[in-house]
Amino acid sequence: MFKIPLKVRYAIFATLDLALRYGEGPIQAKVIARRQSIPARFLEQVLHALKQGGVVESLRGSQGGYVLRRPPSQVSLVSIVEALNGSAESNVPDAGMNGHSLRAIQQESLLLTTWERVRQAEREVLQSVTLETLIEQHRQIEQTRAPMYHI
Amino acid sequence: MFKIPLKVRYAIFATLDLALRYGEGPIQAKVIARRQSIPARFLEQVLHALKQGGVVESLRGSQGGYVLRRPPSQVSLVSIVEALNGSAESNVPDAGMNGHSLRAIQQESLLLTTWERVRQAEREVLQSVTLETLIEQHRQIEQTRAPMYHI
DNA sequence: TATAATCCGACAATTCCTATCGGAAATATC
DNA sequence: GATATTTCCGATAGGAATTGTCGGATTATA
Repeated sequence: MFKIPLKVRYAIFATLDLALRYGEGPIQAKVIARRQSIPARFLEQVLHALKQGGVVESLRGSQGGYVLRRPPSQVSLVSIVEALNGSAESNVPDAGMNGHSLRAIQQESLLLTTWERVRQAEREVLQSVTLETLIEQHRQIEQTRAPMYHI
Repeated sequence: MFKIPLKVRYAIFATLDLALRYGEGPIQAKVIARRQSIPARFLEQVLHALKQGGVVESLRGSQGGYVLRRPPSQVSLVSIVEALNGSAESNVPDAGMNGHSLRAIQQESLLLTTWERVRQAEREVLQSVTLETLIEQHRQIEQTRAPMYHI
C-alpha cells in the first residue's frame, strides 16, 4: 500500500548497526554510513531526528558518536518511524477546509476515523518488532542458509 | 504514520456520492465534482482509475456518467485504494541494490518481511470498511447530533 | 447532425523526498 | 590552551511524486 521511505530504511539500518555493537561505546555517523552504504551527510540528519525522538543518544566532540538509548530489545520499529515523522504527522486538512459544507466536514471526520484505525494497525505491527527481533531473525536466516553452502 | 493522498480522499468521496444514489442511473463526473468540491478535470482521472480497478462502470456519451459496479455494501475501501495505486506498488528496491553485500540484501529482505506485515494489517482494516459502513456511520452521527441543535 | 459525456495523452505547477554544503558548537586529547 | 574530531543546525539544490489543467479524440444520445 505504502512505500518505505528511504529515511526510514536508513534509520533502521543505522540503529541495527548500533544494536549489533550495543555496549561497545559510541559509533560515529561516518562509520555507520560507510558500513551501511548510506550518504554520510544525509545519515547525520536521520540520526539527529532519532536523537530528538529519544531513540539514540549522541556524544559530541572527538571520539563522540551515537549510542542506543535503550537495549535493542526495548527499541521497537514504531519508535524509529515516529521519530522520523516528528510524531506530529497531522493528517487533518485544516487548510482548504474553508467554505466546505457541514456534510463535507462530517465526511472528512468519518474518513479520519477510519484512517486512524489504519494507522493504529500499522503501529501495532511496528510495535511488535524490535531491533532484537530483527537481529534474531537475521541470525536464524544465516544459520539455515549456512549449511547449504557446504553442499 | 502515513498521509492520505488527496487522490484517495477524492476517490472515496466520489464513490460515496455514487453510493448515496446507487440504483438511480449514471452520474456525471462534473456533477460529483461540484457536489464534493473536487477539481473536475482531476476527478475525471480518478474516476478513470477507479474504472480500471473495477470499482465503477462508465457510460460514455450524452446522459452518460459513472455507476458503482457493485452495491455499496460490496465495495470496500481496499478496492478503492488499490485501484488508485494500480495494484502494482512494488516496494522492492531492485535497482540501487548493485554492489551491496549479501548482509545488506538479507537485511533488506528482513525489512520487507516486516513491511509486508504492515501492509497486510492496513489491508485488513480497509477491507473491513465498505461504502455502506461509512454511510451508516454518517447517518448515526447525524442522528445523535440532530437533537443538539434543538436545545 | 448537434450535443454531451467519457477517454487519453501531454504537460504545468506544486509539494515532498533525497542529498549536499558551510560553518557553529561541543568535546576529547595532546 | 590548541587542535582535531564530531555532532548540530540551517540553507538549499535536484529530482521525483502529487496535484491539477488542457486539447482534442471517441462514443453515445437525441
